[in-house]
Amino acid sequence: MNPSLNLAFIDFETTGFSPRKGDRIVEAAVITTDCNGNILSQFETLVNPLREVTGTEIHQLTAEMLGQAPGFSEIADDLLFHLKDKIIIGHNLSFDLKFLEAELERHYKRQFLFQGMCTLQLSKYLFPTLPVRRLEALCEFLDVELGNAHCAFSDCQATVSLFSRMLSLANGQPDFVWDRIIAEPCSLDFDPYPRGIFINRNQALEKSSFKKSQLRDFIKRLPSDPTKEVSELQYLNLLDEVLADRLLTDAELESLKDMILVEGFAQNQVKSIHEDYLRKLCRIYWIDHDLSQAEYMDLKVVSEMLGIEEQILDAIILEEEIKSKAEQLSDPPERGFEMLIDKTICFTGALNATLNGAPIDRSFAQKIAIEHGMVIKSGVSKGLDYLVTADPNSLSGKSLKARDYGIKIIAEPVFWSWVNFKVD
DNA sequence: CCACTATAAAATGTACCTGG
DNA sequence: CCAGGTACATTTTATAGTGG
Repeated sequence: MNPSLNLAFIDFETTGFSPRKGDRIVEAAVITTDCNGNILSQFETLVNPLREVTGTEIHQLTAEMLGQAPGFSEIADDLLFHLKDKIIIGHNLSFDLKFLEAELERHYKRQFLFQGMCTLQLSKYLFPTLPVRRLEALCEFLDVELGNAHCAFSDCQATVSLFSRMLSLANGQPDFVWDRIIAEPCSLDFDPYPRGIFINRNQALEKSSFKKSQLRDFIKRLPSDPTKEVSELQYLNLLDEVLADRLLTDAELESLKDMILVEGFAQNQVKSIHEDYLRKLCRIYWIDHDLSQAEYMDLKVVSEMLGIEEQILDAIILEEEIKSKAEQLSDPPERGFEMLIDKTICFTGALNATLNGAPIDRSFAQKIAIEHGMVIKSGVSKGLDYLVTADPNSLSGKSLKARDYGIKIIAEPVFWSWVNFKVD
């Protein structure tokens, strides 16, 4: 190999297999080295796909994490900056190039065509009889360490070592034909201008947990002595409204803080109102003397959003269980749903709920909504009353549009409780 | 779930042999 | 020549493995 050439190892995590079908990159990593394997630069970031996140079971990335990441447009130049004039290398490279080309075409509105060297291909020439040659297996075979499989940067690092191992093996094999795998370096007719806007997995997780702790930290700083008797009702209503989508935006957080300050709540007053709110929700869930998995998960979500400790949540659940058992003889109060009649509603994403172990499909949920007098809409338009999301952080087109229009977004468990329907 | 590669298996094609 | 059998060659189809 030409010793003056540098190498760029790439790996992407994506929402699926097919960029033509609309799948997009969710994580990118590039490591550049000289021809001796000395590392020149490392690059790693999450990428907001600006669409529904799928493949989470593979790459472990959620809409919550990706929602804070830059879009591909913001990292395109950085990516190209690292690739320019280098020989691109990847495992099953055609997959990554397909996505790279599709994303670049979408951003720069012109065609891109890359080539490079594929470590999967290389392994076929070096070890023709190897039955399994996916990245994991190859790493095992060549004794290369693979940190977090399906984390772009880890996979990329592994590919670097893998390539260097295979390179020395190929060099010790005098009849090896390089012509079959050698590739031209990546040529570009412009100079990419790196912007340096990245966020990796840990940063995304830290940012999420910081956001979640904001309300709790605010409460901690409140005065401990109440200045006056306060009316809780207004605040409870605001809580109900703000928590309906099970997502606390910065604006919503500010509106809660505002009311707390304006009303002059003390620390323990806010705490007790929050616990009251949780208790009321808990009571609703215990009406049928049973707390389903979905209901319990929802209580956990709400208590986390309100900054309520886990022990307190558990205590509230226990108290309400005892109360609900004590009222066993009286009929559960029939909750009215007049407020739902003639309201338009739309669903987005695959529902999480199951019924007797079987996943509930959207048409079933729609049927339930219709039985309660609601009107189903297939898409989001200006007049829509409610959008139900399985994932509050959803980046789906419908969710983005609804947020844009200021339409009320309702989390799935809230919908089930509205229609008084029990899921697992 | 897509697109591509490599190999395996099944189907079809060709050539030749056979007896009458 | 023909019907049927055998052996091997070529083509088509199926299956599996790779990337998220």
